[in-house]
Amino acid sequence: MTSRYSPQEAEPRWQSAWSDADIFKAKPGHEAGDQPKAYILEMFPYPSGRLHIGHVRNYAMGDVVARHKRAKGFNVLHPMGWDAFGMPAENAAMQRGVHPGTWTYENIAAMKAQFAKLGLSLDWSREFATCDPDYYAAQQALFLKFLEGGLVARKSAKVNWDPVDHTVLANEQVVDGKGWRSGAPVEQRELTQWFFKITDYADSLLEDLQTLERWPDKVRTMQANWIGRSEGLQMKFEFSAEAEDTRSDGIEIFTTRPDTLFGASFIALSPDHPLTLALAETTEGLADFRSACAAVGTSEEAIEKAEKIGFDTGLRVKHPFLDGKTLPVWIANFVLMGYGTGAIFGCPAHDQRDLDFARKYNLDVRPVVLPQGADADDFDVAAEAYTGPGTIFNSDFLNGLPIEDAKRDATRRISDMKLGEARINYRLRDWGISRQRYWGCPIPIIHCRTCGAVPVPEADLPVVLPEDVSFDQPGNPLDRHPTWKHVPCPTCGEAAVRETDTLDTFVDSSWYYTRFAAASGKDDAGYWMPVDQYVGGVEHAVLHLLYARFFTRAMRDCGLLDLASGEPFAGLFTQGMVTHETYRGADGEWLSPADIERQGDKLVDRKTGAAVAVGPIEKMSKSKRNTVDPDAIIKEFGADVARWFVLSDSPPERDVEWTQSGAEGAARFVQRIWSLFAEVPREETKTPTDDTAAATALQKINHRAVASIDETIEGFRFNSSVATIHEWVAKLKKAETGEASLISARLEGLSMLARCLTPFMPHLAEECWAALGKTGLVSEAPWPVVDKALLVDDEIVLPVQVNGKRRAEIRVAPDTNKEDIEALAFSDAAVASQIDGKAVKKVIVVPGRIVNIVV
RNA sequence: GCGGGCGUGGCGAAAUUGGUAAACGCAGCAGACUUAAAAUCUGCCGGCCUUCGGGCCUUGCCGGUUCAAUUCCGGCCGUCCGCACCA
Repeated sequence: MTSRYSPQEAEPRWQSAWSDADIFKAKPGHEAGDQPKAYILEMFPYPSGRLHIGHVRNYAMGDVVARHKRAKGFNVLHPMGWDAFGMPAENAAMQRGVHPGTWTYENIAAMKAQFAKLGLSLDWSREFATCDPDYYAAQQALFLKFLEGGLVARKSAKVNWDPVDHTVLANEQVVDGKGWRSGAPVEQRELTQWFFKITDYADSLLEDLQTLERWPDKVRTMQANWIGRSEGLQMKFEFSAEAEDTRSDGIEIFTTRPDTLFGASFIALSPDHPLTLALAETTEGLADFRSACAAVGTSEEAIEKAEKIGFDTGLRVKHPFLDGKTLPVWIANFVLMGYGTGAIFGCPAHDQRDLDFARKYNLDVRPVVLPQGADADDFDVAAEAYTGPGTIFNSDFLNGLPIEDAKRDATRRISDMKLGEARINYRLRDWGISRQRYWGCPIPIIHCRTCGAVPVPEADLPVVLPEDVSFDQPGNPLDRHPTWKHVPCPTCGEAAVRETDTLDTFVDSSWYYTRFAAASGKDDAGYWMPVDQYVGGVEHAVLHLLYARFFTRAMRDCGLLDLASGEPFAGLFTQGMVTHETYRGADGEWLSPADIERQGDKLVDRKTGAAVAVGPIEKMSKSKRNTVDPDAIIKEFGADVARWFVLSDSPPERDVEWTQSGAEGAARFVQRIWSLFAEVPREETKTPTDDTAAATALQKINHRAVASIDETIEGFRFNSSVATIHEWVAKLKKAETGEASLISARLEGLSMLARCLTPFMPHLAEECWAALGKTGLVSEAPWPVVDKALLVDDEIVLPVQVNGKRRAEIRVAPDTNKEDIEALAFSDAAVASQIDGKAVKKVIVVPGRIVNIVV
């Protein structure tokens, strides 16, 4: 009788064996010789205190790749650390009075214990948390290098201000115009902030997306859209004579449609445009208009519904091409200060927003683009602006030109007139990095009344966060700390104050991977970088992944990183989420899967016995209570089952639904695999009957399975690897009986199977390897070598189609020539009956693939 | 509104060179073993028709290219995601 495999007993045993032998430690570059390197990295977690099943999927995927690479002979770096600064620690401090640092390090300890149970091939010797003073000291040094390199700016900008929590919020922390924590309506405030000049790299960040062949298209597209390059004309409209006394000599606008300049009927300024602000001081009603604009929320819905409103300044500007023609200058709520110059020219006939505005305020609508086939005398624009292709008309020297040519000519004319020039505009903004928070990296700057913003001298780094802070009132504890911020100016020695803002936590995660790489020696970052395979959630498609690409460029250009391409991640994989059914009890409250029991074909509440309504399958969330706890899964089934299941059912980039029955199925499969190994034949029992055709067939099965698993792992198709292993196991199971049990072929198969299982179910694989009597750890064993000769068939099955429908199969040697294949196909009775004496028009023979007879 | 993805059995899916559609798993059905249950094993498992040989239909819908289309092209429908008054 075969014994059962006990993950609860075996898994901790193998985890200790790995840890005792310290086998997952990466070699420093100088020790690796000509061994190729592979840097495999998953996005490091925020130490919330609990792993969730989504983490398990993320790290299981990275582990498959890392273990596979290691077995393939690579020097693998697969590290782990903690993205440890951030608001939840401060919230915990406010709610429970525990220090953010204490809370964070306790969470790290708890999560690290959970990590240990997953059997991941991690090199923990390089572990750090971004809140370690060592780490943020290096980050402060980086900041100062960037400052020196001209990549940091201090400027005034509009930010989301939470008036209850007294802090700036990132855009993503503003939900429907309200602070996500306080629920208070967010205000737009003008504050002086620190910025990284990411826009300096806009072109390179956009261009080089094309070189990222192992990134998902989706992510590349999202970044391209985010950077938002648009080519156009930046030009000045000069004030007309009667407005000569105005404070500037004209209004700069940006347009992508210089071809429609003859259709211009007004100029519109943003409510926040400098000229608007200046006029507001003297113009009756303008201040009120500005508040009306500001009152419209920033939420999607509010913008969607917001009516276009305008304010006529009474000023007029000259049309650049039409002598004597002037255009009114309006202020319009739909013009954004943050894009272009904060001013536009309105061409109502060919822009819907301009048209809506013009209709409301009775401004001219002059069509200048004629659609193909339309009559110039008849063509007019009513409620809908025409934005399609066509030929320019009503436009003097541009008449008759296609749009693109007209853009070019109009731009050239404006340029000749010294009123402007072609210009590329980006949607990308500089990255505001100041946060009015305690639990972050202090910005190493001292503000002096006479010397201005002075960098903290290198010798005084790090600027360490003070421990004795209180969270009993809102606002930044650093700012109200009694002593911390008061320091002498490093330049003049006068009393000065520290910068009390800390860095956005996205800064911490923008360079951590270079820190893992450099842990084995200063020059090792150049050896390990770029990361060969990065794995994480698609929610970071823009922010984190764009910031990191900026950081490596900036570090390279400051001489801090040897990385010619500037690209941090050569390969990127974005995995799907883990979902689960949702359940509601009779009272409409959400129920956890743990509270549910199956009774017959009904689901009932375990406690009350009441019927349970099954809801849609959704992303696991605390609010819907449809989460499963990795610890509970591991306790019940083992880590191997958890890993196997999250990789098995769906393609890795898609969502996978966690089901109890699926997990049970995986657990069954573990036992089934174990039954293959529990009583293995020994080599010495090998019999002469072993060299049979059946044994060769089994050998082929083995080698093909390995080849397929290799291919699917490399293509990130782990669900297909899983299917292959299922089939392989079924065939090995069959080989246990008959044909003298095919002893040597079976043993070879089992040895190969154990090694192929390792990336997916490493504990079980070790147990199987030991059962085969092998010495050493399977985690250190080389990947099985595929004998290519065994991938070739002696005989292949060719489908025979008649008029594209399969009618028969023929068996031929793979190198059979076309004539013989054709003859064999025609000799088939089923084929003959389909042809039924009709004339054969054409015969297509694709050797090794198919035969198609057209009649 | 703009951009991108996806759509195949009851369900998750496979078919990564344009070449046998539905591999593999889950659920289900039938059977073996058992006093019984669990566990395990075997078989069936897209639809319609069948004289039991097989035949016809089927990858969201409509059309196209091709000897051949889940795969390529065009249009539409549905759905999910990202961005959004971006000039």
